Parts: sequence; structure tokens; C-alpha cells
Amino acid sequence: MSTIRGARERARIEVTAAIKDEARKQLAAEGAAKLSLRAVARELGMVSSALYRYFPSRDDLLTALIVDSYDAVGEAAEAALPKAGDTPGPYPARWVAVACAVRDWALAHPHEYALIYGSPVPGYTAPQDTVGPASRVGLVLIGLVREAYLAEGLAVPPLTAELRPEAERMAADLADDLPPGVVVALVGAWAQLFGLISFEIFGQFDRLVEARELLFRRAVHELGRSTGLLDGRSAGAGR
Amino acid sequence: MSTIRGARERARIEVTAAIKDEARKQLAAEGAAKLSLRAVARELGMVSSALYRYFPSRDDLLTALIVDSYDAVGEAAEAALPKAGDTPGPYPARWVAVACAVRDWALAHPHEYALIYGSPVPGYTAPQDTVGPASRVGLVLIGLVREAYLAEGLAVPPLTAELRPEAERMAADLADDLPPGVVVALVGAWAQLFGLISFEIFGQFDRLVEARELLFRRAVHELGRSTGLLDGRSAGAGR
DNA sequence: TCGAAAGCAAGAGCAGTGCTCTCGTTTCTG
DNA sequence: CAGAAACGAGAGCACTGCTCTTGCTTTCGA
Repeated sequence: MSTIRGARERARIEVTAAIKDEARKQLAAEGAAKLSLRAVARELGMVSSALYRYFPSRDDLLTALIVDSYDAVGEAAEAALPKAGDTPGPYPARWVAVACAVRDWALAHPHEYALIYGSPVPGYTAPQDTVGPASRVGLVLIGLVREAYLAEGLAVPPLTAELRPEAERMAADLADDLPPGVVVALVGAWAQLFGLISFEIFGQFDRLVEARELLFRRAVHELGRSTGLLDGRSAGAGR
Repeated sequence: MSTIRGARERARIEVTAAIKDEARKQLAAEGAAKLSLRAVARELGMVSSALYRYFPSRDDLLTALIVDSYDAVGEAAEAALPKAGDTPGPYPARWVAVACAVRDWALAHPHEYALIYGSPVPGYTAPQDTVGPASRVGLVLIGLVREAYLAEGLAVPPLTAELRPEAERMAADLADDLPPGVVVALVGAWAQLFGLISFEIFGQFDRLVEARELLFRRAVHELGRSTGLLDGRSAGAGR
């Protein structure tokens, strides 16, 4: 399926990758606003118009970087799960580990994080290609909670009557073997997790919070509890 | 102190306001990336270079808009508090009301919201002028929780030993009459609140969540509980 | 009161951007 | 092997932020 036909196709793949690499470098250095097609081309020793053979527009290049970033953060989250052969820790600790992995990735790649979880820069609606990779972190969280639910049960968060239809719809979409109350709490926790990270990355905690990892762990642990993850102890912040 | 010296100063104030108004209009229409000094000047019937008498650079114009936006959302939050003469509702309901006011403002002004809570566009560090207005929403939340604490007490969230020094430092900075555990929970809830709003504004809930206000209210109510706000009932989502 | 000083709008111009079009050249393919 | 497709280079267009100079007007102090 992915056989390389000849020198031309091979060259195309390499040049495309080189463009993305150089663009990612400029993105990390200066941010998405300062990323310039001409500068990328210049750095690669080609003329700017040649670059349009590979990406039809600047927005398409950005979209490619967005997809890659979603994949990178998704991979970071997946890598934080216990590998086959490990003796996995308790579920709340795994939950915190995944969150910390996402946070670490964001701290290491702030501009890429801003690209995907900050203001949407290109158009206003995300292209279709991004929705798949965008959900990888969410899928990790869902998988983790599902595993906990099947293994040792959950403290199912209660649902109001008016929220129940929507909760059941979402549960059918996302995880039909999880109680709707858990799915609602999980989607909320997902958004709130990125709120914590965004505030830290975007400087909202400057001159306010010092021990950011400790605060993050405490909040995320609490977030795990709010989705029903059983804690052993009845309250308190774990590490 | 703010006496207007003459026609010149009056004109300057008016022109500055006109520039900001037009810029805000373009911001709302196309987003911060597309905001152009030349287009603003064109629309105002002046030449682009004249605009630099009022704002030294495009970033300074954006900074002015950022300050205004922080003020606007802060004002929206303050307006959601019970006015003098009202019979105020229970504290969890007030908490949810403030959060909903912020969310409503964000939905009505998505690009301005993105300007302040999305990726920081201009430099990378926020200018000093923004830190005051930026904290208004936070101050509303602090004030609300403090009032609840003094009036009817709080379920003080527990603190681990390693988090205690930081918690006490933050409490001394933000609200020295609140228990450190509450301050830590409050700062977390503050970030998580904007995580919920950002995910909705930035399209992360597209094709996923339908009844967004219901979900928001449930999560925010839970957030209030996590900071210690007493609920009456022991669990569940109120409105 | 009157002249210097400061504030102002206008225009030209510079360097940079995204993007399009054309024109030879190279590579693939029927 | 010839036609087709892909490619790199270059010129060019419309736009951007920003600077500098040139006159005009308002303000203010001697």
C-alpha cells in the first residue's frame, strides 16, 4: 500500500518532511504567528514558490503541523500508560501519570501546544483531518476509566434528569459500556485538565503560583476522583 | 486629575477610541491574526502612518484591546453578583452564576476571548498593564468564596504536607483570611473553569457535546463543591 | 501677543509577506 | 520513445508593519 514508486516519490517524501521539520523549528522558536513560508523556503535553499508544490497554502502547512502535534501529545499520553509486562499501579496514579505526561509535553513544546489548544489560528473551523488525532488524549483517558470500571468499579457520579438524555447520547458515542454519569464527568475532567495546563503554559500563573507541578497533581488527582476513580483513602491529594 | 486641556486633547481621546472601536470590530469579524493597522486606518479615513501617533505598534494596539477585554469579562463577572438590595441566593448558585456570566461573555465575544485566554499572540510575556485587569474574574471568585467562608463556613479541602508551604504563600498573596487549602482549590478551580469555556469556544466540543450549558453548569457546580462551597444536599448538579 | 515648540496628517518608501503565473527542465509512464 | 505529469526558478501582484520627511495647526511660555 505504501510502496515508494521511484526517486521522485522518495524525494517528495523527504522534501515534505524537511519542510515540516524546518517549519516546526521556526514554530518552536517564534510561534505560529511568525512562521513564514518564505523563511522556511529560504532556510531550505529553495525558492518560495517551489514550496507550494508541497503545501497549497500556509494554512495547510499549519494544519499539517497541528495534526503532527496532536499525534505527538497523544503518543506522550499513551506512553504514560503501563506497558505490557509492567505491574500497573492503582488507577488514580495512572490517571495522574497520563495528565503529567501531557503537561510535560506541553512544557517542552509550548508553541506546539498553543497551536492545538490555544486560539485556532487558520480558519475558524478545524479541518476534518485533525479530528482523529485530536481525540487521542481523550481516548487514553476514556480507556483508562473504562479499565478501572471493569476491573474494580467506579463511584458513579449522579446525573440530573435534564442531563440524562445528553449523557446517554454521549455515552453511546464515546464508551457505551460506561455509565452515562461517568462519561459526563469524564468529558468535563478532560476539558478541565487542559484548563490547568493552558493557564500554566499561557502565563496565567505567572507571579501567582510557584509550585506548579504540586498544584497540578493535586488538582488532577481531584479530577480523577470526580470521574469516579476509587481512591482507597477517602480524601486528600496523592502523588 | 482627568481634566481635558483643550480641543487637541479631546480630539486625541476621540480618535484613540475610534481606532480601538474599529479594531475591535475587525477583531470580532476576522480574529486577531487578520487585524491590520492599515485596514483600520483605511476604514477611519486616515492614512496608516497617522495611526502610529496613537499606538506605537500593532502589538500596542492589541495590548490595549487585551486590557479592554479583560475589563469587559471582569465586569461581566462582577455584574453576575447579587446587587445591593437583591436577596442573594445560596453561595453555590452565585458561584455558578458568575461562571455562566463569564461563559456567556465568551460566547458573545469569541475572538476577544481568544485574545486573552488563547495563545498569547504579541510577544510571549504579557505586558505589565494587563496583570491588573486580568485578575478581575479571579478576584470575583475569591471574594465570593471569602464571603461564603465568613458567613457560613466551608468544607476546607485537605492539604498534603508538601503543598502546605506553597498554599500558605498563595493564601498570603491572595486572601489571607481564607484557609490555605481553600486557596489552592480555588486557584485550580479558576483554571479549570476556563478550561471548560476554552474547549467550548475553541471547538473542542464540536461533534461531541450538544447540551453544552447543562454540562457546563454541572461541571462548574462540582468545581464549587471542590473549593468547599457547602451544598445543602450532599451531591448532584444544581442549577 | 507673538514666535518657538510640539502635535498632527499625509505621502513616499522600505523590507517583508502569501500567493499566482509562466517557463524551461527533469522524471515518469503508456 | 513520445507525451504527460511533476518540478524548481524567477518575476510579479497586492498586501502588511513600520520609518522618515514634509508641511500645517494648535498650544504655550516669554
